[in-house]
Amino acid sequence: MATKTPPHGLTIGDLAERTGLAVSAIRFYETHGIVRPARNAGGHRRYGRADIRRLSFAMIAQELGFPLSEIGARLAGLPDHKAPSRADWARAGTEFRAEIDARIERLTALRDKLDGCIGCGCLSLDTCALYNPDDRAARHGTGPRYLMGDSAD
Amino acid sequence: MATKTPPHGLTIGDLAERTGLAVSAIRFYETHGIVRPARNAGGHRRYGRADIRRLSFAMIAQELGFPLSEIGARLAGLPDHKAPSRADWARAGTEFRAEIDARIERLTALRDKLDGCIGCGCLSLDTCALYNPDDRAARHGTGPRYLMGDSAD
DNA sequence: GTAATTTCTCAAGTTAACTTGAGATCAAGG
DNA sequence: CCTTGATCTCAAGTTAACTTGAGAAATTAC
Repeated sequence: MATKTPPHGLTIGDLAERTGLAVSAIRFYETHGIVRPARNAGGHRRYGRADIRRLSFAMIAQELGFPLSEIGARLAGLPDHKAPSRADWARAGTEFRAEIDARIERLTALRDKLDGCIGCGCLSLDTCALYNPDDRAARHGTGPRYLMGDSAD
Repeated sequence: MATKTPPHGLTIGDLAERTGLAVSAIRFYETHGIVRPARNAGGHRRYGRADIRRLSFAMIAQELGFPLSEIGARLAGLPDHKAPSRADWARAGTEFRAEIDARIERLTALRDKLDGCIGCGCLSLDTCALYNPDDRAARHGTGPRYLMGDSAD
């Protein structure tokens, strides 16, 4: 029973193998507070089982478009060293469900509009309702978007 | 009917106002071939009505996660100076519809899995089917992902 | 007990999508 | 004609999310 949960925890390599993430990525995630491993005598990171969950959670959240900073903030609410309770995870998951629902709705609406637009062949801001200003609030993409809806001057 | 389509075309400022994009962004999009304006005697860009559509198209495509390079490539198939035919736009739109459908499916599947996982409170790669390897192929996000599924060595 | 791995830290590079700034020129109004 | 205001070009900065590289110390393997 020594192999089930190594008494000294998992190495970063172990974690990388189990999650599919690159070692460098895991270290990077640490800078965002997504994991917060202990250190052994030699200064090497030691992870617990709960960290696998944290990383899985982060990966899913990422695919949903959440920035790492926000993911880290959410995970910050969970207990650090002790494994978070079932209820903790459930709550986080429920919030995600809401996000997913919202996205599905947005996409469905977009699809319906697009259907109409394919019929008329317009696809223009002037003549088409496809791209209304309200939808634009949904900040996606990478770079700076300072001027998009930030300054009204 | 002289005001309907200015004989000399729209300025970049006009276009910015009509699309909501920043002037700098429109210039940037040009480097990706999304618009390809003519120049007047003084070297200033002059756009046609079709360019508004091109930009609208690009904005929508962006929200769907397409990189500008691909958007530019797709738009490259459309006639440059002449307004593209209704059929041209319809074809492009149809491809988008497929993408949207695929996304909705992906999200729906994710939601269903998440529902199950909230119940069990696991959210772990080991014990949970939520995050299966096939789904990971869906490259999202910005930075380099060289090692994620690129090199099998 | 030495060689081969793995890990450590820290700095710097990379991609995407833009923005900001500088210095110069064009265009339009009075 | 002269003064704003819009544009032009080109270089450099920015954010997000990582990767790559260098040099050094810790672990593991034989």
